Amino acid sequence: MLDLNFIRKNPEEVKRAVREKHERVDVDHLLRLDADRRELLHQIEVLRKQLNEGSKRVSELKRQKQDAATLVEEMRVLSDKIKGHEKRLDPLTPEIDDLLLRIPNIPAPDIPKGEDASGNQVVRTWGKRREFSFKPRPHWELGASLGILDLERGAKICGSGFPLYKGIGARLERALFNFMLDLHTRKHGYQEVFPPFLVNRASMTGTGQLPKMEEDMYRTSDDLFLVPTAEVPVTNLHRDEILSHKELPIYYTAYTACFRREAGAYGKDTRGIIRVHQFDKVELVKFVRPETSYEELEKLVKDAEEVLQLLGLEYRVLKLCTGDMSFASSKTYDLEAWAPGVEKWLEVSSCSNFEDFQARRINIRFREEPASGGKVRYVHTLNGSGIALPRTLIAILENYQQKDGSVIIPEVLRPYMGGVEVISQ
RNA sequence: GGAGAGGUGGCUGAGCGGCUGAAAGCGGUGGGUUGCUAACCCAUUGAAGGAGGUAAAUCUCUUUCCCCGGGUUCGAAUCCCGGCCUCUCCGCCA
Repeated sequence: MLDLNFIRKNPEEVKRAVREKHERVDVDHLLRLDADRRELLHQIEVLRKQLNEGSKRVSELKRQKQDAATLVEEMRVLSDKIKGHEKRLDPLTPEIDDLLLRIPNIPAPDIPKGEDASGNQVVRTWGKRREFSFKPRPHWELGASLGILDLERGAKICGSGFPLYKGIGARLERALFNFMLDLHTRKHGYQEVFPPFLVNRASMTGTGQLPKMEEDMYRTSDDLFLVPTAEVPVTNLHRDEILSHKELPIYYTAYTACFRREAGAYGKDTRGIIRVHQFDKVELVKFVRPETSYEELEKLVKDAEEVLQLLGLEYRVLKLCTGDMSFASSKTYDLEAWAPGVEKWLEVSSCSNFEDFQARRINIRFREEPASGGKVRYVHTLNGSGIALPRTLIAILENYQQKDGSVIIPEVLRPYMGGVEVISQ
């Protein structure tokens, strides 16, 4: 969330962000409630001061064995008065908090204006388009004929959108996330964590999935949520903590399965495994000093890009425009891999700097060096996919397919595949 | 799931309903001492909000916070109720 103080001072900027991100929050209403609340709070504080002083005098009188009955009676009246004020204050705070939670983060200055995905900017591309002497087939055909992807049986045991990988396909899935975790931990300096796949409501609110996206989440009868991304458990690792400046920056990487209902997304990319309800993903999460967060974002993107480079997959990097960015982000890059079978760019990673938007919700701060005053400040949080599997798997199958329907395994994955070089029937 | 114990500052850990935002120790920071290191000595060291003040900061005043939420009381870390979490034992179990 944004700093209420910032909203007071920059209401127009906040309203613009609300518009640009297609949100609906009444900022003026929020400011009115806030003014009311502060006025009431002030009155209560004045009264409470009187009460505290009075109570102290009662205590003194009693110690001197003097009669305090009149004063006690006075204090009782005062106490009731405070309670009356508090009754009026009570409903205000939750309402303000709720509004605050619904105000999106403000896009960074260099973010292109735009209504939707068409306004995104291509920042760079990597790799070259493969030439095929035949018409490349889509992954669902390859997967079925190779016996590595069984969507029918996945649907039987759970429902559509829950893919079943079999045999060498299952191994390929496992090889992919192991390869990615190794790369990020060994080469890029991330610490591996393996978090719970279920999280509570506070965690979901902390990273910004709630209250806005509740319909898209799977929820259990215990009011727990299946993680839509490892970002949620991993970012919440340090909730309500004050970190030492010595600990920063902190880099984590985590594999989790991810669960998304994608309510309202029906009819889009329904074939194959482009859009599914359960998928695997390796996530990168950073906690950094505010001054370094944009630099750290560039590094994070590079770390994700390297996965695609090592896999030999053609991709492009997009800078998202205001209308296509997520609620909590101030700057986002997407990575899209080319899939020749479906003839589409597929989003395999989304890397964002949230500045202190999440840190404020989750209350993650750090203490400055004594030389800088030892002040407590919010950290900046970042995360990005490093990277998401099903679409990467699609890109591999479709890019590395051969005329006879077999698929060559990218070299970097072979050590994870027991040396298998090609998947064939 | 059953029985018991407990949740206090960065950590360990005291705390009679008022003199406790909190003893003591550790840690951190500043300084001193010392061939170096270690040790020792002194001082200092929680957070959030509001009002005032300032060019800005230092600063002053004030409210709140001892897991969370209610309640009793003039007054709650301390008493009562509910919840959450942790630990120990028993049961069950991959």
